[in-house]
Amino acid sequence: MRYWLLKSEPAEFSIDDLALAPRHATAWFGVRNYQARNFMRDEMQVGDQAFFYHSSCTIPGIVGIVEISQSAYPDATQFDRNSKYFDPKATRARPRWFNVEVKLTKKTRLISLSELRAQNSLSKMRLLARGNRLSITPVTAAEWKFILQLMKKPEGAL
DNA sequence: GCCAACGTTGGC
DNA sequence: GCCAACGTTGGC
Repeated sequence: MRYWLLKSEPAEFSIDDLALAPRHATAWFGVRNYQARNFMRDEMQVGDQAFFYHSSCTIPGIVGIVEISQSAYPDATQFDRNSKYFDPKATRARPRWFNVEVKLTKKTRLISLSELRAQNSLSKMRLLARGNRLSITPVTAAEWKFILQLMKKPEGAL
């Protein structure tokens, strides 16, 4: 069982959108980065846990917990000419992009990026690494545990 | 809107 | 395979 962090722009798809989705589940489609794809295709397993992170918004940060509910299969939007995720180089025989499915476990209080950065225990977290832009990053068991504890504390002044 | 950092593309 | 040019991400 592994831990992850999944970024989404709330203007595109927010934690509330997930809460409103049928079965509180969705395909994590639209990932067009090879490293992130490889994490989904090669490493994610049903039952893995992930933080849901809001990016490119007023206060970026972790807003919930999800579980991987289905392992990777070809992302349908790569074949859809009307989708902004259409990839002319992808074919059904040789799909290029994959997605897992995630299911909402719970919404949490907002753990902002600045609050995460203020934690010495998280100084090595991949999300916080200089120049990191990956939309899917691994989270260590220690980091996961620490952030779960953080969530129990009241929302800080940061 | 700016811009640092990183990823991708394509000519050679 | 190199690398310049270009595109994207995402915090600020």
